[in-house]
Amino acid sequence: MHDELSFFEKVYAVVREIPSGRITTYGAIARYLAASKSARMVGWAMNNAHDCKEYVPAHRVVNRQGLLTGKVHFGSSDAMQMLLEKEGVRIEKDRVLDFAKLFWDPAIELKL
DNA sequence: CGATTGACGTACG
DNA sequence: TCGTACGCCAATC
Repeated sequence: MHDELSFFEKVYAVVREIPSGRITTYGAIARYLAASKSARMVGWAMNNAHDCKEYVPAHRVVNRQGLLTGKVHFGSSDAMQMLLEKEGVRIEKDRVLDFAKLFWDPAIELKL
């Protein structure tokens, strides 16, 4: 057993803290967890997120360019975009508009 | 058990 | 601006 939350579980915890209509990046989460070198692991965590018992709003996590790179993992190609647009996030060509404006950095918003 | 892959990001030319 | 190379590390082949 792990005394502390595993890396994946930490990622899930952060992602769940993302407010509706806001977004963040894999790198930002990785950096917040002091694992900036493992941004890829955040992606893997999201892939594993389906295993997670609780819901993980993975659609609010995009890459550094604001691209919905993970949309293909939502079953439908437009599912991720639809979820975001439903929260008021404008998207064009799989890219989040006002990305910098909607960016939710855990290192700042969630800093302790 | 070694090689490949991947929902990333930075560095370099 | 664009393409290529590399690091990172778990999971998969």
